[in-house]
Order: sequence, then C-alpha cells, then structure tokens
Amino acid sequence: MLTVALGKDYRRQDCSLAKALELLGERWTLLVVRDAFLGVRRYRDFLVHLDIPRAVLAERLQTLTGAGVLERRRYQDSPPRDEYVLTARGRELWTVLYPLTRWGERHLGSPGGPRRIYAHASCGTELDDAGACPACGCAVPPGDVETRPGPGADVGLRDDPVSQALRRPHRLLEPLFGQSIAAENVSLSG
Amino acid sequence: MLTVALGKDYRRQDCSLAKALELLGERWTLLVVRDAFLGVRRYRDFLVHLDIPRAVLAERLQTLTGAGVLERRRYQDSPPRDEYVLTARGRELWTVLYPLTRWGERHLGSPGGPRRIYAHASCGTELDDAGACPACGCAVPPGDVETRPGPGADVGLRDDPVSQALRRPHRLLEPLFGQSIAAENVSLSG
DNA sequence: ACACCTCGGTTCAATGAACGAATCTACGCT
DNA sequence: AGCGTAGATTCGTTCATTGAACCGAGGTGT
Repeated sequence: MLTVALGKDYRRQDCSLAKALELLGERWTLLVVRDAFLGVRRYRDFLVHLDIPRAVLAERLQTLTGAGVLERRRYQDSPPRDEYVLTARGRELWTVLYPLTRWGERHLGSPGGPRRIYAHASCGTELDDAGACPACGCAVPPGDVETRPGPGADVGLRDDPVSQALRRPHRLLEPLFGQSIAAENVSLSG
Repeated sequence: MLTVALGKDYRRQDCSLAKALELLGERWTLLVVRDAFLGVRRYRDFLVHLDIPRAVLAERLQTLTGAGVLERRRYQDSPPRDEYVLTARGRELWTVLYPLTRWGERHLGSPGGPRRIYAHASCGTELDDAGACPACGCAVPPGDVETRPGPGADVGLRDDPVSQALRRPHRLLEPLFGQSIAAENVSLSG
C-alpha cells in the first residue's frame, strides 16, 4: 500500500529536543507525568483526575513505561494490581516540569495568586523560579519538595478523590493513597 | 447545536502546567520556539527548517504572537515583510527548553555524542545540565549562549539554508541571516 | 507591457488521532 | 448466582493535521 506512514514523529529533525517531544509532546503525556510527581500511581486515579479517555490513558502509560519514564510494578496479587511509578529517568523531568509550571503561573496565572505552592520540605521555604530553595541556596530534588494548594486554586472545580487528597500538603513522589505495600525504603529524592 | 465544543484545552485542570501546555503543548509549537532561539525569524525559514504544513505554521505563529511569546514586527517596507522574534516572556522559556533538550540528549541521544553544543559565549565552557556555566558558576541567559553542531549531528539529513547556516557557531537569539535592519541595540540577554 | 518569481499566506479533501460510551475480562464479595 | 471494582479494549463520531493547490501583493527580467 506504500503508506506514507508519517504523522506523529518529527523524524526529519536532527535535534534532541525533537526526540524528547516525540515521546513527551503528545497530548496528555506531560500531565500524566505531572500526576505521577503528585503521587498518583493507579490507572483509576489518573483516569478520574485527568478526565482523559481510557484508551488514551492506556496508550500513554504503555508508551511511558516502554520509554523507561514510568515503571509498572505489582503491588498486590490477590486481585492482581499494578501501579505506575516514576523511574530515575522520569524523576529527572522535574527540572523541565517545574520551570514550565512556574512560567504558566507567571504568565497565565489565576488572579488570586499561585494555584499550587512548592516548598523545601526540610525548611518550609517556597522554591524560586529555578526550583532552588532561597534559604538553603541549593537545588531541591522532587522528593524533598512539599506541595499544597495555593491561594489561586479553584476549589470546587474538581471533586474526585485525587483532587481531594491533593488538598492536604504532602511530598512529591509519595503515593497519595497508602496502597503500596513496601519498597518505599529506596530513596525517592533523586 | 449544543456543541460539546471541547477538544484542545485542558480546561478542567486547575493547574498552571496545564495552562502552559494548552498554549505550548500543541504539535510543532515548541519546535517553533526552539527555532526562534536559534535565530530563525521569517515564515519561510521556519517552513523549510521544520517541514511543517504551511497552515499549521501560520496558526502557531498567530497563537504564539497572540500569547505574547513572539512579537511580529516589520523589518522592511518595499515588499512589506515581517519577522517573528521572541519577547521577554518567550525568552524565559529557555529554562524549559534547555533542560528538556539535555534530557533528550541523555536518554534518546545519538550514538556519536551530543547533536548540538551549547557553551557560555564569554568563556567557551560548555553548559551543564541545568544551563549554568561550570567555570563561571552562574546561570547563563540565552543571549550569552553560543551554539554549534556537536559530534552526534547528522550531517546530510537536512540541506535547507537554515540548516546550513546552523553549521557555523553563533549566538542564540541573534538572527541567522542579516535581514534585520536595526533594533539589535536592545539587550537580548534576558 | 508581460511573464515569471518570491513571500506569506488561505482553502480543501483525505487521513489519522482523540473522544466518550459501551463492552469485556478477571477477580472478590455476599 | 448476582453484583461490584479495576483495568483495560472496541468502536462510531468528532476534530486536528497533512500536503497539495490556489491566491494576492510586490518585485524582477526582457
């Protein structure tokens, strides 16, 4: 059939940004990664928090897992259940997502102020635009970031269980719900 | 007709990242911004360098201009010609694009090494993953970055005039071709 | 004057991806 | 058996992207 077969890759671009965007630039993908940083791990929780079509979510989780951004792992057997967690490679995306979030906050922000606050967990200081702690003078890895809603948050826009859980302060990367049996002894601060 | 009218925004997301992605997350958009950092300014040059459909390019340039990321300005009158240049708001996206480019280089890179080198223009030192100069110990604004092809560049993949011009080292934000009459006395280092 | 070229678009039919509702499977509970 | 939940897959409709054709303004060549 000699299909032209193109469509979703930027393959005629000799550029690492284009390669990254082939993987991460599709609709919904970076919001899935954002939710993973916020502690979302289960299919159902991504689904209700993102309002994403089921087929699209399944495809994105598979792509991200195949690319080594997420890891799929079993957390219970009796009804077999898996969770999707960020790998080291996925956690490196914090240095992309955080500045982009801040850019959106500055230029497309809500009138009341930031929609969400990110602070250095060990000292409580809010992070600067670069993701560093002004008090400690160092870059803060996502596992050391505590997040909570800010004054610009639109209470009442969403009411799913994930949005409710996200109204309490908590650390990035830590599971929103206590569904994980263990494996939390490995360092998540990378 | 009661159209559901949805489709391209993430409007049910109370999140600044989602707002940023509504604007920047569409196909081609971030590659247009990348080209603007590389010094591309004219419709035709974006067109031949990106292999982007004309209608999509026109739409993206309009959207980015409307959002204040690019500014459209006349640079000659006789045949009226405009160029699209990054605004201060657009130049702030360097802190997003550079880390994402490095992430792609690390994890989706070409075998020969980096496809493109970014160095501190005043001292020649290559930037680190965060976009800072290891020698000077400071963050380097895009206007102070010199770029040139790296060992992983695929010579021969593209042969348009823009790709050819990009084979010589040059500073980010400076026009690739000398078409601009003036207005280069304003600081571009922000 | 006339043909022809470039630049910066717009229009349009075909394709492909996203959407959202319905369905399916595996498993547990009562 | 009947019901519920989690994690998908299937499928018809809608919507965006693609790529080729066309258009208009403004040179340039003869």
